[in-house]
Amino acid sequence: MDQYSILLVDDHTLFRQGLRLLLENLDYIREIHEADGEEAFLKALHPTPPDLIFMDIEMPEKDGITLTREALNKYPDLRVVALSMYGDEHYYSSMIKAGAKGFILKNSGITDVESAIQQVMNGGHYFSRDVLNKLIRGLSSTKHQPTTALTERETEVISLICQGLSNKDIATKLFLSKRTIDKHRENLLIKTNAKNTAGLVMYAIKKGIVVP
Amino acid sequence: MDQYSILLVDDHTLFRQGLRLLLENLDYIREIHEADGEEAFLKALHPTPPDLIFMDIEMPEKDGITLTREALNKYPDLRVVALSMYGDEHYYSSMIKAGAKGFILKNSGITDVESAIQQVMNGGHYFSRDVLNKLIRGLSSTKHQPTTALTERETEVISLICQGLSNKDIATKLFLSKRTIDKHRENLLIKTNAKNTAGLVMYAIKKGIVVP
DNA sequence: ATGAGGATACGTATTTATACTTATTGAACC
DNA sequence: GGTTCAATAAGTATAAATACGTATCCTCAT
Repeated sequence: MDQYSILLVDDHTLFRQGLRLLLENLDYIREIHEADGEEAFLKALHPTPPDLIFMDIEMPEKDGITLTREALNKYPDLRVVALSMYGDEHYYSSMIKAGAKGFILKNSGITDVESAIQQVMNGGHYFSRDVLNKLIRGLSSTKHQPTTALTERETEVISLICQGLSNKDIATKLFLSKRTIDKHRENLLIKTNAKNTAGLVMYAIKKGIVVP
Repeated sequence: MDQYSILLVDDHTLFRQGLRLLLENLDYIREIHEADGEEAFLKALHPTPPDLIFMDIEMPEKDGITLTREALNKYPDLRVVALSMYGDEHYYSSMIKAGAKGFILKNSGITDVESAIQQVMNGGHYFSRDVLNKLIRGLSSTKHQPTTALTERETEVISLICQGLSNKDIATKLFLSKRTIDKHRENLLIKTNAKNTAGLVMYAIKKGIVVP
């Protein structure tokens, strides 16, 4: 069996050291490096990138999501597995979008860690059942209390805005006056608490009114 | 045990009838209604909404995602379980964001359907393992081939645009001239092939440069 | 050392968006 | 029958974004 080099990225020294001890007992781990933040992390990528990275999500200077995204931009073949604690649910989908190939909870057992290593090193993914369920909750909860206070027309207009149409375009498309669309847009800004077009688009995507 | 009323929304008559037969054998189902499209669906909601709705994702006139979203706007307490075929992976997250409480594959067995009914009727969620895994693939695949041809500065600027900052704001924040940001924005429009701010925001989200 | 490309910056002109205000119509609800 | 509210429309004014052109400085790679 191949032997892998692992990089642990976490600002908590104790946690890193504990995980290192656990990993050292596995015969398919060749070497283990550690990083406590962005600087050490970038350094650790340099001569030869590790085969697998365990990345904490919450870190003081720069969060694990941003680090992952930026690292994958430079080294698209990196394999990153996220380490999460209860309470990080909000970040699950962002972390996956950032390119994480796996996701384990910090209070998992070593068997979960082993499964993640095997799966991901074989080109697969590993997401613990807990994480998957929470991810779903996260996706579906993000929007369903304030069930879009938008009217049908407003929904239609914001959707067309997201498609890049100007007010004039929208007016033409809907056979309305441009001033009417101006008004709808104004009301949308107020209702969504957005500052400008960018805010409207972000809102529409968050609420699932449009799909990216 | 309570008895539930079910509504099947699917444009395929044969599938509806088959599922109806399967459901009729369950003693906790009181009545089963069918709808083959938007009109029938809206009618079926009216006097008394059903306890549970099975909703096809792909339908000719209006897709199941939009129907679900619109229906939940009017009746926030509806319970919708999505019916999906292989190939619908792309829509999974949209469907969940639209408010579906569960998700089963059309080639699941009746036991999956029963599990979904029990879970969802007890206020929970039901997502088959297959669906969960595909959802993850969907989330993580959306972005990682064309690793943003944007420069670092451009990435920074587009990110701030998404946060609702105007060019003047961005200039102040980055200690640059507003005209420089104007130029960056112009270059961004060209590179991303966007027409305006809305297009830039959509691009940034698609590419994972920012998270909704 | 020469060239390519990123980052910076300015000028000018036009188009869009944003802000604040007012008004009419029709449908839904008591 | 009166009220509420979505949808429609307009006036006026300012701010922001978009379009097109030009130019300098710096770094990196050939």
